[in-house]
Amino acid sequence: MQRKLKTADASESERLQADAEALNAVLADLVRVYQFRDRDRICCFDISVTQCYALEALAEHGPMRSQALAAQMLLDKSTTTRVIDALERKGYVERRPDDQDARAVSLRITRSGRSLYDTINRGLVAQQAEMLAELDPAVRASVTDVIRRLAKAAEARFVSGISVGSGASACSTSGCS
Amino acid sequence: MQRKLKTADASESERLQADAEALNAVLADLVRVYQFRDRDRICCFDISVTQCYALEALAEHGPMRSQALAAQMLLDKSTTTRVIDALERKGYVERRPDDQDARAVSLRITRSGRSLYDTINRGLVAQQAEMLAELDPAVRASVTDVIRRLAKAAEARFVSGISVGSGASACSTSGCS
DNA sequence: CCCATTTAGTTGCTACTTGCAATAATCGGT
DNA sequence: ACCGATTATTGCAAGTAGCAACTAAATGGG
Repeated sequence: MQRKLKTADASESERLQADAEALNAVLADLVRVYQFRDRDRICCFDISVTQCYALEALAEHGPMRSQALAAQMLLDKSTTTRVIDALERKGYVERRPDDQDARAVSLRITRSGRSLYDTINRGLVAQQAEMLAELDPAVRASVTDVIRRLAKAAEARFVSGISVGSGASACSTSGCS
Repeated sequence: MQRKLKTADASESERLQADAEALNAVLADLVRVYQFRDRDRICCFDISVTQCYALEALAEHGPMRSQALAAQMLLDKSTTTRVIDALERKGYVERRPDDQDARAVSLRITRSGRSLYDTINRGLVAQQAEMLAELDPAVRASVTDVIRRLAKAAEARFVSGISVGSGASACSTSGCS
């Protein structure tokens, strides 16, 4: 780690490598902890994390078809069907026949669903606000931006791999060294 | 969102709220995508994501007992046992009797396990380096730091809730509104 | 020194989540 | 009107996780 630097270039390259290692470790932690945090917060209500993601997608992007929701959530269409089944049973989402296409269903969040989503989201946002409050405003602004870029980059890299072929087990199709 | 600001204070508070919402949305995305990215990259090898986390913990923190590993991974001890079972079967981890306590096992990563972990990690780090390369060096430094703080804050909040009581379904014990 | 209690890890069982394959209904072009 | 493609659902199987019950070992009080 603490090697003597020969040239400015080598130093730069080494620093990048070190930064990447640090970022990777920290991100792994963050992702793991957030999975648990989400599960912990969401399980207090009567839906699972995946169901909450679906609710979020429908709340933020408006009504969509099952297929679009599956793509949004990076899930198989069959899994999506079942997620919707659960949400419909609980009255948070409704299926209605699509106007254009009789095969398709139009999924939309119900009033009750939106209310639940808002409640859950308020709690999560409040937590973030608490943490952000301690940060320098200038840093705050860039954080969101950078994280967005990380997410976008990772998504682009990931989605390009699966494209049409549903799930994620299609390892060969993804850019997996 | 775009409300007129009355005072500097109100503006500040509103901005915090907006930042928190943005951060929350972006983080949710990031976490979701990274889950898939990890699964996608790791599944190319013969271990699952959870198994890889266990390998990471043993690689980074050295030998530990099953109990400590469970705490580290926020998993139930029974789940941890099975994760180790799988890794031991594949030759990436070995159980040996603990010197101090005959009930306990000392888990340590094998040479082959470390080699696998290094391979997987190299790929992930390379991906991060690619993304970091595009960023301003000053921003780069703060990103890791901020993400670390977010992870720590979330972890502190989360862990305080479960403390001794194993899993995460103990909703009442966690600070869950 | 012995027994009750606690602790470390394992196993049985169950529930949930997810993906793949097969299926039914429908669309669209020829 | 027919045939291939597309939309969603269902059957099935595998993986993952937690709780509870259990075994073995340590610890503490009498």
